[in-house]
Amino acid sequence: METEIPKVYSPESIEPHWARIWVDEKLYRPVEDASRPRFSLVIPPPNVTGSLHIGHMLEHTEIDILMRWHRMRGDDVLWLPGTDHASIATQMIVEQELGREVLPEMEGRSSAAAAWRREGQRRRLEMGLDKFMERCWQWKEQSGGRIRRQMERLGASVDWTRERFTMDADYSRAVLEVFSRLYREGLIYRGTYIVNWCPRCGTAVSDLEVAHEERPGKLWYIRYPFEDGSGYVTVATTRPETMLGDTAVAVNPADDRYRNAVGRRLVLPLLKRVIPIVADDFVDPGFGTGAVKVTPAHDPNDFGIATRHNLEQLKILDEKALMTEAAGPYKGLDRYKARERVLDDLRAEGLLEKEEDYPLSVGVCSRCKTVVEPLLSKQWFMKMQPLAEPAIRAVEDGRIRIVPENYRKIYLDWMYNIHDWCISRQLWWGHRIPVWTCEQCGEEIVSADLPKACSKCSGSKLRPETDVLDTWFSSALWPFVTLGWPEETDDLRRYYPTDLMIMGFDILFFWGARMIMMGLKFMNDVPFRELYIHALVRDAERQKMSKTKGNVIDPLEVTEKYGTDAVRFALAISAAPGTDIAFSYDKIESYRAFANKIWNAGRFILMNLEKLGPEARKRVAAATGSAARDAFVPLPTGPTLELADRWIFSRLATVSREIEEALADYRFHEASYKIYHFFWHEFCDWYLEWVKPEITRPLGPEDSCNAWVNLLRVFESALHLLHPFMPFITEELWHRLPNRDAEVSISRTPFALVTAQAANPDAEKDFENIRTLVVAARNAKAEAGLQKEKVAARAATEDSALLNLFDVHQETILRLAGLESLDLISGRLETGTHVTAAFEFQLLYEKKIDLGAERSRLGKERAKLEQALERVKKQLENRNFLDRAPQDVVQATESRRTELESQFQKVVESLERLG
RNA sequence: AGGCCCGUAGCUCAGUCUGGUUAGAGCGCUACCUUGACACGGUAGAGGUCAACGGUUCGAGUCCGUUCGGGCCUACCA
Repeated sequence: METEIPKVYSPESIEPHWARIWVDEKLYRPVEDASRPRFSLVIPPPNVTGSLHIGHMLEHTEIDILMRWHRMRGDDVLWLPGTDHASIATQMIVEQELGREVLPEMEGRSSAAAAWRREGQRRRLEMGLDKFMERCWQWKEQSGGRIRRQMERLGASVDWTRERFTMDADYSRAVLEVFSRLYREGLIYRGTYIVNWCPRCGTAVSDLEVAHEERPGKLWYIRYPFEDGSGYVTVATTRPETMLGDTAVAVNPADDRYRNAVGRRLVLPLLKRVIPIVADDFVDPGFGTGAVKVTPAHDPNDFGIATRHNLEQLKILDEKALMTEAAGPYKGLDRYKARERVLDDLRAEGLLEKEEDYPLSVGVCSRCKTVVEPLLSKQWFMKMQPLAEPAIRAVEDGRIRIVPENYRKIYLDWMYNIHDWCISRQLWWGHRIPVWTCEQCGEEIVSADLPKACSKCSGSKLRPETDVLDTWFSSALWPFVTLGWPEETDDLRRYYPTDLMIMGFDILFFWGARMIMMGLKFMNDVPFRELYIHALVRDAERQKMSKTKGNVIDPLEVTEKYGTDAVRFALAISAAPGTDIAFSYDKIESYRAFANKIWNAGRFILMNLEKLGPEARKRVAAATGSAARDAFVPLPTGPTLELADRWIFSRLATVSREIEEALADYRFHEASYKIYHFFWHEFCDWYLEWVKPEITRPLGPEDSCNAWVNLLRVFESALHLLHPFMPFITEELWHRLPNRDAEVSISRTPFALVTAQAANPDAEKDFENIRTLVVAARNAKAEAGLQKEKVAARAATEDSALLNLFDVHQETILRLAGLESLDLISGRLETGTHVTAAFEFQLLYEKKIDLGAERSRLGKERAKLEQALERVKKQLENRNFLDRAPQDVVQATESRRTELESQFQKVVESLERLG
């Protein structure tokens, strides 16, 4: 053991060391022991788009706390790591990189990202599929490596031997297998429908990938003349340019205003196309004029109307959001330019009746913020209702528990109203849809493997599908494919269903819901038994963190500055379920201080242990034993110390239980607060101070070393409780304790070393009485301005047991309170400076007592007590309370009254004596 | 258009599910202390009509309703 332990804890010299060892020793592989309870979790795979952010760190901290806790309880724990190929997000980044290479001069400009991406898209097309994929793989290697290094540095106790990636060869094979099975069952189909199309990304996206933004807009009223020239119908629209694609006008069949209009024909302004008026229930007579222009190719509702009425679908916008041939003279115009021109022309023809301000919510691409275009397009879809039903039941009947509970309702609401899922993407990076079309007979061949010939006509010219799958299609399979599906592996048998999933709310539908559906579909069982939704980490101003705002926190940067343990602890103690976290450096600093406190407590103990000399040290080490063999109960140490030992072991028993209860319910903030408070304000502030004389004294050959044994066992127990929260510092200190040579890691030892048997209410009560006396004395000294001096004092009580307690521990009391002497008096004092329910306390000193100050303090206390007493009395006089409140509450209130009354009485008397 | 969350000390938040001591913590603030673990420390203290109003109850920060203020989500509202 080093003799020099630095005074200030420096995590940077310790954390990387242990991080390395934990990985090299493959410490966190599951034990694969069937006799043990199992606890498995697959990581929410981070996207290989860059590096981990502080939100990941929170997620990994929460998971790691639970994993380390379960492991220390002796469970067979699997935490499976891995990453997601993140099809669209990664492709965007790689394109951006390609652009950056040739346009370095844009660096730093606000428009850089968009310009790089445009250029990158051009370069992608130029280099072709194979070269581009190569670039993506390069990027994936870089980013994946970075993520792995970050996780190692954060101490995530994952099993790296089971690391997976959603585009690993066997994973991809499984994805295609799932596709073909769903296709064969008719749950995947191809069709031409309205989809959300992002003109900038050049692909369809799902409903979930569209963000809604409230923007000021206008409602334009346009006149559509009747074909026979007998007037017109006015329609209201927010998108006048789409009128070029109108193939009807619809009204509600019950709308009297248009009763006679239905079936008649209108002339579409500008293009002069003749279109019918149809009646459809969808139309709300109360909105606008009650007449709706119908643009089947560019609006999902209109598409529905068109299907019902067999209307023509006219595509007037193309995939770049430019007007098509069908738009006649407007061909080639951008959609917004076209809007202006259409409005101008309508005005010129006198057909624009009026315009009104109208706020509207526009859908934008969640990736690039471009306004998405509802577009008629041939895409692949997944039928969701049949898959959703079992997934709804699994949550309703409790096979999956969602925490916090309000997310359960949100999940169910979404699932009840689920729509089919557009799963094809016009991208390159991702899983190719396993479909081939025979160029000879047009047959569609779906197969997980590359087909050699057409299954119908044996033709060999097969054209492969070029679309890839939505990235969430493969993520949905994560819990079972990572464990080996479709093979029936041991891992799959043993670790599926997983026990827990932890994720942010933002991906509950994207990922959570779809995993549940796919798990039930392909494994016939839920993918996880519990789903915990964690909080969002915001910046100090509660803003969402984003690159564009420049308020993102890099986990590596803060951990390097403050230490991983401090950041982990700050996150954990802020993580109240259902509440977002405001990230602040102040907070992290205060938990760095906590790490330093732990370090110095350890330093103090180890330093004094060192001072004992080799012989005594050996004796202490042998007697301390190890948690694996010995029950951790307080050993006898003689009357003055025994109380402290019995008290701290009792507290340890309670705190262990409370931490476990909190963790079982994902109350990370509560669990971390309990151990924080215990370590600092009980173990350090009171226990260590109490036993200090004993352990700073040389230990003779004949002396009992029980005090040392108790101290080491308490300290060790505390390190165990702390370990899931602060793995590095606890590992380091634990290894410096005696008898640790043969053991690899604290993470492989039991969590709670002190069991419930150590609970000792009597010791806790005695300790509280002494603490109260010490605090009263310190308080009195501070008030008298005598902090520096040793002062004589006296205490009085009628309780002889208490008097005896104070007497036995007199030495400790004098030392902790800074008193010179303490006279113990049976009975009452003529004036009691400090009055508690149990005793009176008074300083004896030369200086004149400041009667005014004393009177005012006692007066304040009297008022406080009076108020409390008043309330209690009123309650006890209330018949209803006595009749209706539970007996134990009534009893507690009664004894409280007695206590308050006696205290009040004493304060009053003291005041009277003061005159 | 529906739904959810938040409003508690100067600041950041626990506590509300499961109603019952004199409502807690961290930071900040005040006073004192460099006492051989720790000044990233110690000791003592100041600071809150728990957003407002109404209701239920013997009893409300906690349950119910309404209002105000802030945030978020879902949605095929022309």
